[in-house]
Amino acid sequence: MPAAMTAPLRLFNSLARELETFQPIHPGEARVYTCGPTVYNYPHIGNMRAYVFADVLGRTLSWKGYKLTHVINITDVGHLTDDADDAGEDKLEKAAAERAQSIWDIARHYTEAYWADVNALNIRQPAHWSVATDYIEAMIEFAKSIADEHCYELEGGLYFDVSTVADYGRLARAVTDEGEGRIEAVEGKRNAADFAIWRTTPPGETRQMEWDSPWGRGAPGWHLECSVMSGKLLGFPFDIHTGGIDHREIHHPNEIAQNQAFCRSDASGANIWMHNNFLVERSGKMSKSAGEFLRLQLLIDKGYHPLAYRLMCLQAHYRSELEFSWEGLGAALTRLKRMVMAVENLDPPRNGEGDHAQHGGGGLATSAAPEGGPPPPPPAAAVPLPVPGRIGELLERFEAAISDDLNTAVGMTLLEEALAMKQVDPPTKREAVGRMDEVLGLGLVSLTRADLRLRPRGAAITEPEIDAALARRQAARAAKDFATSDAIRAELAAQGVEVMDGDPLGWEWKLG
RNA sequence: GGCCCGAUGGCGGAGUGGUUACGCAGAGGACUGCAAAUCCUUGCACGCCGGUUCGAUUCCGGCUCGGGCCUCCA
Repeated sequence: MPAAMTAPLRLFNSLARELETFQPIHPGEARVYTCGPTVYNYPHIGNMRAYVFADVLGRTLSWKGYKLTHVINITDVGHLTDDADDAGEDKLEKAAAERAQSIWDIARHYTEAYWADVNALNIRQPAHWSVATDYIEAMIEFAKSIADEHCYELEGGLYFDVSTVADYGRLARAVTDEGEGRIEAVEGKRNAADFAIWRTTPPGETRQMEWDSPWGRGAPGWHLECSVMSGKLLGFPFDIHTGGIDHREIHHPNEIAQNQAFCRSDASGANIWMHNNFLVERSGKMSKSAGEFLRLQLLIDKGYHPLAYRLMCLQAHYRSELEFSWEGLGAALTRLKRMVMAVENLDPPRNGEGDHAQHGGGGLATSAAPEGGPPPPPPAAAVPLPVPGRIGELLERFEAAISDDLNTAVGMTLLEEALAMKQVDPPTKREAVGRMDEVLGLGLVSLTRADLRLRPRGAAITEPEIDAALARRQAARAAKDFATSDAIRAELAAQGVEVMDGDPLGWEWKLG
């Protein structure tokens, strides 16, 4: 009767702004909805933090034995009209997707870019990627069902009257009316916070994406899709709704209002609303237009393994702002390398090594599931690990940390502590580390040190050249010709290659 | 203008009413021809002013500074 997995899962609910114990609505199950990306641009690494967070939440629920049903939406309904001249960025991004010919192609292009990042970051596949345009009919039905009691029509479309639901804006703790916002109000709105359920296409215009509806030809409002898809796929009420902290202020309050109207209930539609904080840089929030666009691919191009970014996220609490810097990313990569090496050393000599090390390109080795594939395997019921004394205790502390609102920062230190333990045999350590990594998702048991050596895009020297230089250097060293060997080392250093004699890898790229 | 959040060592970042994680960097040591890599050891902090308390980095108030949202945005 091993008493494992006993720590109750405590999560921070934005609704009450306090920690609460997770109580599944359906015994043994966990149903989670995550607000996904709008696919009209590449995601930047700040966007991806939200999915790393949602992934850790999902992994934790699975780890604790809940049957997880996770839905992440893909917002492909855009506001990209033919005459989009307000942003300017849109045109750039359209150009970036050079092959794209229609708005649908653009959406596909960026959806695939997003999925590539998801895979590179070891984010597990959700049960469903719900694509907004697949649910237009359902959105219209939803809107119809609430139109009479909660909506009114204006020239621009169908609007939701927030005064028709109880306690609007409680999630945001916002004042519902006025507030002398900086944006000019839509003519005729009953309350400043009223929002569009359906936006009709202005007369004379045509959009690439538009549908017929009882309120005219047009497109669904930006908040409608999440209510519709979450309710449809998970059923109201479901357990947890996640998203970036910015959603706490408007998108989610609006979603809640819709849910209230649809369910004819004051309840929000989800028991727990969770929000991850932003990744920031000195200049403030991540910006897609200013300077370097921090895409995951940029990190890879510079030679930083994407999982170093995942680790960087895990070092901080999801509710804290996290500062991005290249130095910080380098620190995370160093930490990851050391962890991976320590885990590798737990194994007996690897068999058939040699096909692990691959670099460059988008084909990063990861242990993520194939994209777009079938739902993830349902988590096995939590199996207590039969680990002896000290390390078993460590595992309990790990569970306690993760159960305390997903404290991955502490979780990682415990994993490292396990690795450093003396007098624990390697297989036991390996098992414990693997168990912890099921939650952290760093892929520690399958990653190799060589996987982490990514060729920076700017590097000129080829690997055969490096090998040749290294061979010459070895010969010189054997002949005690240290002047020559040091000269070769200096040449390599000048080309961004660092020689490491005492390391099985032999050399490493120097990242800047 | 309205609402909200934060301020921890060189950097990042946990956490706590009383002995202040951890990572990276730094320092010392082991190893090395020398370096690097790796391993071991280690120095360094709780924005300011009050209050509560036997005791506050931790609780309360004020201040200063920084940030977020109010418009699509993780």
